[in-house]
Amino acid sequence: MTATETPAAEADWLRLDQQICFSLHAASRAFNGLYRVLLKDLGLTYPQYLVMLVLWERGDLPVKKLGELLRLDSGTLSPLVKRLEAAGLVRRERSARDERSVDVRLTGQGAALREQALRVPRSIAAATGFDPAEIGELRARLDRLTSALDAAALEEPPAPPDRR
Amino acid sequence: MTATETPAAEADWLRLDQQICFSLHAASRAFNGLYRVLLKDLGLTYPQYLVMLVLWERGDLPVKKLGELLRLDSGTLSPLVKRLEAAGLVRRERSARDERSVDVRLTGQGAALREQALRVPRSIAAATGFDPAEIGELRARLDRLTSALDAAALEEPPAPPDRR
DNA sequence: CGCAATTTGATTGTGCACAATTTAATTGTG
DNA sequence: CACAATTAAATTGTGCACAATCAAATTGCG
Repeated sequence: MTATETPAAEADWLRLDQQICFSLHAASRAFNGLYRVLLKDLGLTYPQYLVMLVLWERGDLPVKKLGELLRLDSGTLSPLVKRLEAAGLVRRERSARDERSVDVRLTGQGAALREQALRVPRSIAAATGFDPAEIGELRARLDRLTSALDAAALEEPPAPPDRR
Repeated sequence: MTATETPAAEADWLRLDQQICFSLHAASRAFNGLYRVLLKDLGLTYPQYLVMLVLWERGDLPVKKLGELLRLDSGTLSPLVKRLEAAGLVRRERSARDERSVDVRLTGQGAALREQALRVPRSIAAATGFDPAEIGELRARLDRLTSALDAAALEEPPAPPDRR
């Protein structure tokens, strides 16, 4: 008892090459590396590119809304948006209606950058070597995975049931 | 020519919800969030956990080898391993044969932590809601994606086709 | 041997992720 | 109206990713 039991089967659980997380982490970094290359000409990092995508698609938005759409908090967005502002791509303006809110507005230069960005998704799609159907399927599976993981993260720490 | 052609179709290329990168980025962060919860008791971050996995599986290794297996460079590994050392889980020792090399060796405490870590992969697997076959399939697809992206990142930058 | 090239880590600097805290504006309630 | 609660950003602090640079040890070659 409390023996070192079933060494083979147990070890399998911890094998690096069997863990989905590692494949996913690696794929995420590989994407990041390719985006780094493709976005270099645009002067954007990958998260900055995501912010620009949202602004191009939906127009000017408050920081709060950007955070909801991209699932980023103010600790990440505040400095990121300031860098975009320093690059001349956006302006930050306090909302007139609600002084707590900061609207992020595309500048002419920021809006113009969209033209150059159009080639990026095509390059990415080509680089994956996946056809559109396969990409769609993978995306659906990943989204399902994300939902399941988010739900689990909320249920897992319920731990401290005794307070007061 | 050089027209702004087909506005609708073009916009689709930049739609956030169609980009595989966003799903993957989100899934990666969702994994990270769940690991953060599960590893809290072990006092490990997710990348630190990956390093421990490798050490548990393959025994003591030089930093160089750790970096190859996990695809992390010294800028990431040096401080990370120092934190593991500060936590008492590993020791860093200059190799006697090659003074340039630093061997990372598990301490008794580090080796003992493996017992507690065994439950982590099981919790993760359960949280995904995927059965083993589906996980394997997804993993294979992600690994293929990573290879394709890495290859593309190497080929992409020579780009400037019109120069001179 | 002697010195250039290579290899291994460490360091520095920038940027992102996220938790925790803080500040200011707004809203709700008595 | 006054004040507590809530909300939106910003700030602070820790840790990871990665590029670039540096230092020390090793290797290889003439």
